[in-house]
Amino acid sequence: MAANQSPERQPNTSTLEEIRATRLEKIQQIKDLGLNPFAYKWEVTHHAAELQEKYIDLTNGEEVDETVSIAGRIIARRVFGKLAFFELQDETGKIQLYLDKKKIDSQMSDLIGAFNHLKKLTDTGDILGIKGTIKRTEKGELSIYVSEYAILTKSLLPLPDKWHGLTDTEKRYRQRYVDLIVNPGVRQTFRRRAQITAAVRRYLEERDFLEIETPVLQSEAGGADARPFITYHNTLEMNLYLRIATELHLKRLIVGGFEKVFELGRIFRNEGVSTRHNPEFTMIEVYQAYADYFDMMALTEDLISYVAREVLGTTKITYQEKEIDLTPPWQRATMHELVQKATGLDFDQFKNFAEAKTAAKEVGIDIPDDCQSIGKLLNETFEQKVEDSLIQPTFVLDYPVEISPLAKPHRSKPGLVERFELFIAGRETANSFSELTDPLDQRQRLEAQAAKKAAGDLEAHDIDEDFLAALEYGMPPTGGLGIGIDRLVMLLTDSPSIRDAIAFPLLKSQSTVIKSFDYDADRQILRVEFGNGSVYQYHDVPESIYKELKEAPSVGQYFNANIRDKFGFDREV
RNA sequence: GGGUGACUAGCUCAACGGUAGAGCAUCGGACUCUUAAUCCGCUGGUUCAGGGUUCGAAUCCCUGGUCACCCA
Repeated sequence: MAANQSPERQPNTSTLEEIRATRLEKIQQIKDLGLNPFAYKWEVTHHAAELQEKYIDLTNGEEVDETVSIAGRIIARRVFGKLAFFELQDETGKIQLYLDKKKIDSQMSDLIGAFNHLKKLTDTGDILGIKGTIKRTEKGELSIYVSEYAILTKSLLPLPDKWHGLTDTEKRYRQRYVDLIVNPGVRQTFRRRAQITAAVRRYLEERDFLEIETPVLQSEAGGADARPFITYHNTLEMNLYLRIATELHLKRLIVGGFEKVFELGRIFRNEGVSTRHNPEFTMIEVYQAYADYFDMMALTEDLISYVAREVLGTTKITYQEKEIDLTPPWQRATMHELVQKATGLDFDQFKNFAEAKTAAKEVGIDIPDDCQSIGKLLNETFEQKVEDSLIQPTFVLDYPVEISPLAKPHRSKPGLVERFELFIAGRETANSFSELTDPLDQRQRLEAQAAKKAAGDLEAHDIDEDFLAALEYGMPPTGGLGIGIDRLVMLLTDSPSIRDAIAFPLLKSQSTVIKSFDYDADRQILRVEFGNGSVYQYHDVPESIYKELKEAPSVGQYFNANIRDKFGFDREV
């Protein structure tokens, strides 16, 4: 006869589903005790870091009769029979809880078995409110000698391994909240990012710059060479672009009579993604009337070194194992000089493009098809041979006019404009010009851009007539400056990828499973329902495609290869 | 856009083409000074997806997905 399976046999509790079910059961038990597993409030009097600092001199075994109240997440549990140690993490840091059965049961006499409930009903990840006194344990760990606790929020999902943590980069970016819980350095990065933007604003406000917000939605993108995102306004029935720069609007404000303006905000460029590029990123643009690009150089080095001192307390930093000294003054060199030094080519000597091209090829420059002028070739040579080597902060001066449609012609060097870019750690970090104020010259240059757009250049844009009208009313001589805030944050937080400096970087959505599909043969509409609940209608789909989809061994794969991106569609749900 | 690599339990990682494993976490038990607690015990898998080769595939091949790095 069949004896029962071994009586010790225990149910499966290891899968994510079972862990969650166990915790849901604990939630019910907490409710059955008359407590709320998702509480409303906890009066916090202290934070972990503050207590660690205040009691740094407390000797082992010593207690202090100061009552404190704190709250935070349980990140480690070490439970004994009638004693337990928890580690609690709040925004500032960690502190140990010393949980003594006798003390808790006597102080919380309203809740019978308070200590045992704490032992049985809490998990790492739960958020706890704690009242107690201060005690440094005999082994030397500063602790809160707990007299009262409350489960403020019961966590349903397990935290990553307490020792190895979360290292999977994809998961770190996709579930940044988990990354923040278990990797304290990540919290530090974003705290520092906030300090950096605050310091930038403080610096400019102290010098009477006004931050004025300009539109994100624009009927024509402009102010930079970049592909824009396109969106649609339903009731106005018009396409709109997300801004690719704030330049043209901030200059309108200078025309209007403001002398010092800036905007620190989000810019959107419909371009690829890399360790240095995120499609939405943060840039500050600063405009100062009656100033030129030399004034902007002084402003740039003063601003960035100020921010470094405010945030890091020093201008000598380490980025990815490279020592970088941000102490002004910074090196200044023209693009010509740097290219000549690196390659031996003197671009002033070339009589025509063909000659320059031959010389550039000889030093190993790859020349792309759209590089058809001496100026562009100079820039190409600079990017290929010089850029990466500019580790210490370097102002690169005097760019070719072809690649700088909004900058004023150089006051003494024909063919060049008064423009600089700042390079730090081999990366373009700022860009600035003496702004072009001549409306006639500006019109010519924008017309050339519009012609490129008409010829199919997706990064070029139509003429912003209203901007030209503003210039015709007269803009004072103006220095303009743009600084990539994400790259500055990378530099000052020693982040190797822009994704480490952006809390929620853009990632591809993980492919969704196709739940079902059907086909309307008369209208040639293929209707697809996805696992996430959305429904799309694909137009003009031949019946043969539908039949092949039906018979394909893998529906998802056939869909990706032959339907997605191949047919127009509307979103139904 | 091109190349290289990764993808296995909640987390971190193993597994010659031959029975999918370990540590941590979970679950049960013991324990009043731990801090990667310890000890005893029970569990836990659509090996990214689909197809192919094979007696047999986590492993080999093809297609696709996502991520990382490099290049353009």
